[in-house]
Amino acid sequence: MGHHTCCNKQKVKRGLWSPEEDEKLINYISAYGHGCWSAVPRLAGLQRCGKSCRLRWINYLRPDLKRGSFSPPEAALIIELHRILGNRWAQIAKHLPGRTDNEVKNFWNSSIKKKLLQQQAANQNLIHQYPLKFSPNQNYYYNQIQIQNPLPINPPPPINPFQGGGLGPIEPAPAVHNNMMMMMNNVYNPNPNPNPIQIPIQPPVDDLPPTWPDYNENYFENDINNFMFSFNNHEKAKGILFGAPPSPAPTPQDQVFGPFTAAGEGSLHPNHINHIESLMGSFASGASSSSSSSQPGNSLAPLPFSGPVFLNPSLPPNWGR
DNA sequence: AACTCCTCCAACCGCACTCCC
DNA sequence: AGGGAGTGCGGTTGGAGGAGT
Repeated sequence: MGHHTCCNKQKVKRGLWSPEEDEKLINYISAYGHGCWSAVPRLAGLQRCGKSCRLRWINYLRPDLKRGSFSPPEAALIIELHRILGNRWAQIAKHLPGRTDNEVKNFWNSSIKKKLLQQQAANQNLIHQYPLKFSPNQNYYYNQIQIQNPLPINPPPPINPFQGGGLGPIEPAPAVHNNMMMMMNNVYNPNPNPNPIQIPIQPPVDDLPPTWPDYNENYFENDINNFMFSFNNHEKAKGILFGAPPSPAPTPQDQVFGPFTAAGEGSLHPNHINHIESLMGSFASGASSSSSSSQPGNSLAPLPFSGPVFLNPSLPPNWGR
């Protein structure tokens, strides 16, 4: 097990960093920048290799790091980005300001992965308990969605739809589904398609998904990878949807969509919000600022079981309005 | 109190890539 | 072209500390 070349040239300290070492590194980089990392330890008076200094700075000492537990919205974003990007932690972390790839990776491995496995097992039970009532034709919605712009290999600059009380770079659009598609275009394609994807507003009568009062009776058995999520629902629901894989062609099992609401465009169905909260609550941790006390009022019957519920993908365009 | 087990996360390791000579 | 240095990234490890017995 050889060490990195830069570490062989001198006796280097290993293991945890002491506060004194941290201070030296901070002082040096604050004054001079890091420049060539291999030179940093010598110039900063540290018995470390440059690689270790770089890691310590990037993962721990950088002033713009956001410390503390991941919030539920961050967890949701990580889940969705991981669905799209896989274990490309650095790419995922770019969408989470103040978070590092290491942090995201650790969070995934220590928290999310475990919960997903538990939920997959739970969902397997749901399939038997609550079989879907939808006709095959209700896949109609999926079939109408075409992803015209392939996802770029490297996603464009970081976005954070959860910050700032707005939708960041995402342009508002007049129609719910157009919003979703524009979002997908804008988030994943550096050159948004000037002709947005056409999505029919009125499907054939026979294909109409259930109206939302029926929602309690229809449970979506799919796993979390197909989870349509939204957040900031206490203040004002802002639906979030991210893209589906462009290839192979989306199927009902890998295409995800649902209602998109933004400020002024209506609100989410209370059960929808409850379900999202239920799932995200499982990621809530001490530092989370999310409040679970301000449930939106609703008079619908409670769900017949506890725990996360996944949204039915065949919900109508105006679902929740 | 003492011990074991488990979880979390900071840090390390090796590989791949880019840049420069 | 090719080799070395520097950097970035993902997988893995090891230890601190909490939970359980």
